[in-house]
Amino acid sequence: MKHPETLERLWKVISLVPEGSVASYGQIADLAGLPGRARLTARALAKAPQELGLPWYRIIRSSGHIAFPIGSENFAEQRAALLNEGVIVKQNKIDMRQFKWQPTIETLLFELDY
DNA sequence: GGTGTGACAACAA
DNA sequence: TTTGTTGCCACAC
Repeated sequence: MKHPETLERLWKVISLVPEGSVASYGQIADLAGLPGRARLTARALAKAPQELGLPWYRIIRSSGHIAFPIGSENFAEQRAALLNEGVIVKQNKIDMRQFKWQPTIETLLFELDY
């Protein structure tokens, strides 16, 4: 990471994803001002301190699929967490048209200080 | 410094 | 729709 600030920026954006919706790795990167850096979002999640209490399970692939391998412990946990707040997971996939986070202009302006 | 590996994504076929 | 390719770059060897 060039600036350690980058990680915190990603964490900040992730923290804004509201209950009942999801966001893709690339979307988080974009909102953090890091287009094309989806993989960095993945790293940021893996390194995020537990204490931050980030909604890590609301971050999925742009395809609507959960990134963890089907059958893994993490996959099961993420799927359960999503179902628990009303996000429908059908055939191991989520309908992005229905559940993708659409931040309001207010959120963009006041929560993400550009 | 070279190489392979990711909680990824856009695009072509 | 699925699969392959390419772009991305931090990190571990």
